[in-house]
Amino acid sequence: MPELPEVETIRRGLAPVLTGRTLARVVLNRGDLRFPLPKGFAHALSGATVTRIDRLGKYLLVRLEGDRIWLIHLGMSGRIRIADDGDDGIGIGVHDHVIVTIDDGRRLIFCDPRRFGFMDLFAADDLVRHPRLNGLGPDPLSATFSAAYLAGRLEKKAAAIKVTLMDQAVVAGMGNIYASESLFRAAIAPTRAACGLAAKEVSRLAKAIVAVFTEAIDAGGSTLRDHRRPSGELGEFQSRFAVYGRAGEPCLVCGAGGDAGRIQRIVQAGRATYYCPSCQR
DNA sequence: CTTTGGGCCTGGACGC
DNA sequence: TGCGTCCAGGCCCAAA
Repeated sequence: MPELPEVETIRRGLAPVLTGRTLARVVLNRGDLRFPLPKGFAHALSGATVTRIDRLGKYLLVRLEGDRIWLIHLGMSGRIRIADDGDDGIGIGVHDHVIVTIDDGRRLIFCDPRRFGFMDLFAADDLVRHPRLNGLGPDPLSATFSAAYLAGRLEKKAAAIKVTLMDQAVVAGMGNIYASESLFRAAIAPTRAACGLAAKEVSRLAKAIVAVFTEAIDAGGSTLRDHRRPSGELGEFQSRFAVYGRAGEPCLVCGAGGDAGRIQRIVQAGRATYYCPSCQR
């Protein structure tokens, strides 16, 4: 479900709730999400104190005292909510797979109907070797991401730029929505070969990615289906999509009238892509 | 090596 | 209302 901006929104919501607190009790309502939880997961997590929460692409890294990391990926439908002490009005649903009671009485509830999400718990030293993380490209909101970096990665890729952008080894955190939005912002057609972009276009694209992600985070992420912040608040960015989900509608930039300025939906690598054939070349 | 397509799951929207 | 079909924000893995 969530792409980088939604995961970052969740990180920001979670950090003040968890930092410095101890995870008093961990209850698993099933032993597997997408993958089996590591052996002894609940026991090892209980009693741990949270020192910091980081994010890498779409991954949450909950850092624990004793140099361990609780890794969380939300998959497509994962949600985290915080229930206040004594607040059982929300109840525990059938898809609330992991429930962590915090030492202040609140509870962190991980809900994931489709179970594409997963968790892990490992020593911080193993971070760089972790099979899910060691192939990740730079996070676009970190200093390691730049136009020069992107140019270096794209020049070897014959695949379409939109498909390439979604490769987590190229841009960690990019997903289907923001790939379309970034390309629109950069005025580049999603079907272009990645290696065929001019330096100027790559530079525009790198800027567009950072800008779109930054604006989406400022808006609290996008609320499609059921993404929401841990507090329950909804994100707003979906109302600012320029192309995603707008097939047939007039382009916000050029679509004052006529067919040229209508948003098109195509399928690339099995995923929907939205773009303006007139603005994006 | 790279690239593509199917699979994993469930729920919601839509058409009849 | 009920049923079937299609679609969905991600990722892995097998096959070509």
